[in-house]
Amino acid sequence: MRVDILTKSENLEVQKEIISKLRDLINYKNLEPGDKLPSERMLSEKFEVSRSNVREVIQKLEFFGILKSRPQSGTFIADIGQIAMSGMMDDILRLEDPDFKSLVETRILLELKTVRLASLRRTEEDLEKMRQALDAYKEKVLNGQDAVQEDLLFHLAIAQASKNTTMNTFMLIITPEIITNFEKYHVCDANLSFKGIQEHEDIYNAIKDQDPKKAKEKMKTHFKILYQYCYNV
Amino acid sequence: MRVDILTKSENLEVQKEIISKLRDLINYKNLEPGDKLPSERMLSEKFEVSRSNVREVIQKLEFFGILKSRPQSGTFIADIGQIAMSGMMDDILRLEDPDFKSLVETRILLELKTVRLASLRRTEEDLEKMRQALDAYKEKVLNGQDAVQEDLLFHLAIAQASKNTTMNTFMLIITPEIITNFEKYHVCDANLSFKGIQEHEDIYNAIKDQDPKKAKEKMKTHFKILYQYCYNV
DNA sequence: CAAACCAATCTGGTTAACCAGTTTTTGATT
DNA sequence: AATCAAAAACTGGTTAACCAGATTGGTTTG
Repeated sequence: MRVDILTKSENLEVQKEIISKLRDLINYKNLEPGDKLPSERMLSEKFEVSRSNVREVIQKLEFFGILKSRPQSGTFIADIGQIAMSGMMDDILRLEDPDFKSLVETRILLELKTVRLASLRRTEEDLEKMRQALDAYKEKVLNGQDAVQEDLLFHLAIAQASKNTTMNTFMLIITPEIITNFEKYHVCDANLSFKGIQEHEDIYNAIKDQDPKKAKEKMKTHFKILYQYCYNV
Repeated sequence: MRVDILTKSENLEVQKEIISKLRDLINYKNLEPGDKLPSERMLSEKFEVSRSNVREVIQKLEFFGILKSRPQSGTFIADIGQIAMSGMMDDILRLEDPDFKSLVETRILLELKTVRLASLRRTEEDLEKMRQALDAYKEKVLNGQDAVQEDLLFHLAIAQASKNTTMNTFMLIITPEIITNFEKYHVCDANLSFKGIQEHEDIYNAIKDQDPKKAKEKMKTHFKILYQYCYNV
């Protein structure tokens, strides 16, 4: 799975402009799945932008699975059909940067699932990794240090144990933004982390015992406090 | 949010190699958040790879929020801390391409949530868009045509109405792969689509009536058949 | 001695040239 | 007219040169 895409603010507007024009072109020419797009050079000339800009957009749409480019051959429309493509392009154009609330909402949803799956599918190796993350977390907290990072690593270990690569990827995508926001708003202060040790232990034990119901329950209580914190921001 | 990242099979190995070396370098030099990485040129020389390769990796890690590059200045370690960064790099190295089962599992999880949120937050404009997608779907099915794309567009409209940009993005990411797999395995045949019309109508009405419980329930029954199909592949 | 200035240097970003396959056209041959 | 080899044109990918802004260290100046 790819993960690219430029984030430069100015560039983003240019990209949207190109995506929009490209969508119109595809509709106008009635290009169908499998059809070849005009070459990058031609598009850059037609849209009056640099070839780099065109390449960025193509790579972005390739990430979203809309286009496929073949070396020394051309860029082709993926097998998802014209309607789906046009609709998806609209959605991509409409996409905004995620807000904190949206991130937390998604994280909670994902984690309540990964913890359940982890308790069903975890291997001994997974357990070992979670144990290490948990110990690192405990040590930091008991020394009165900030432990947001170790906290998240424990949760990432759970995601990995869930054996669902898609959810694992998504957790990785949202984690850094979660961390920065947490540190920014001081979501986790010392005594909260202290409380977190027991909660983490509970989650770990439930996964170890392969008790999905209990695991989910413990994760829920773990998030209850975080949830309140986040919505008080 | 960015979405890049190259997917070329050969390149991917090179990228992993560089990520691994970069992680070792950061650990060895004890680089902390905010610290500046060596320049791209220096890294490409040190790792004996092209500067393009280094740039690709940096962009990838930037997408995951681990690095931040400032024009005419340098690439810096994001404010997520060394431990989190090292751990995340390990996870990224371990990431595999998503399998179909993982995709479906994630899709169901996301949609059971977005449909609930949509029924709570939908505007009249959202309703209109879903209505259009639904009508396009109906028309295709009643003419005996394949309607996988229109199906997915309806679901994307729901994701958009959920007002959760993160989930919306994630739905967009997995949709194309879902479509190709569906068409590949012929998950949706004609009579299944026929049944789908009523299910879609039910979902639409529940969202219109702002009844989250019913909406989720209807989505669940909608997925029940798909679920069986997917696990029979 | 500190502050202000300035030029050399270094940075990521951008552009243009180049490369190695692919595709299409061409034209000689049968 | 059909065939097929060869070459010209075109493709996305890669590399190297270039750019403008940021940084840095030394020098000058008050």
